[in-house]
Amino acid sequence: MPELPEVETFARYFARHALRQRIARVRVLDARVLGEARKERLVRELRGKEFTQVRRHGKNLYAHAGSIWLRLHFGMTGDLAYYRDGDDPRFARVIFDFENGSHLAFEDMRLFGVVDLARNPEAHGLGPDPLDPKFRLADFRCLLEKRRGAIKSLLMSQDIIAGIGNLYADETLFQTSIHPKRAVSDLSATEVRAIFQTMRRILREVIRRHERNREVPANYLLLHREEGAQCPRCGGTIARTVVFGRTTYYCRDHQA
DNA sequence: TTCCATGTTCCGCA
DNA sequence: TTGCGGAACATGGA
Repeated sequence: MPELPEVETFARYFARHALRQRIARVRVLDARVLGEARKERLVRELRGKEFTQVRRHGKNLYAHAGSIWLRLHFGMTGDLAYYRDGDDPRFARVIFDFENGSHLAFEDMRLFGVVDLARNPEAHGLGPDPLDPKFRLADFRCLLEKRRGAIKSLLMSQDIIAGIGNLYADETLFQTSIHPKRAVSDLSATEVRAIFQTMRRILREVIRRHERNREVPANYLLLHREEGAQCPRCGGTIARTVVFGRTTYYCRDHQA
């Protein structure tokens, strides 16, 4: 689930449910998800405080409480659950109990996620967020300029651009008819613009769909990630390969 | 039983 | 210096 659009959806969910309630207790059920901040510090910094503000940068969610920011990274299988009654979720790793009796659980089956504290929400070491209004085509061109290697690798490099993962990198290249292994240096100015615009359109569209609880459009590659499947755009054949260490799907017939 | 999985990091090699 | 392949991490589902 968690690439940029999913984390944005988590951020809105967090903001909708968990702001301005006093944190009565912080329960760390599995300390393996903790980052730098140990359990004692996490509890000390957050107990008795309220979350007042939520932000997102790339795949990181930040929630302000007291004088610190809680940072959540959802790894491969992270999720949030806000609930009032009933049992804690099966894969809950950290749970915030609020004074009004409700709970917010950070769930993560595979434990690749991170719960940590940060002085500020300026994610260090990360590139710009593609949906940041200050991030323009000229900035994107600048990022590509001194780079070599495959375009898909670049899109997935969080230190270059933060938020695109395996699925949305594939989707962006699928919709711009560009082969994932094409060298960055080989792309035309028109193709670079197409990638920039298409990537942002896809991210916004998926966020919008998540909000309305709807599936992504049927002609997205996302729903056809299977070797030998029929391409929903040109009727060609979906192929599978590996780029940047990740399983990559693309249309053998219309991506060049 | 075997393979695969939306992420990140670290190591070795070119 | 840059980039890439591979492995590791942990666990469940097909």
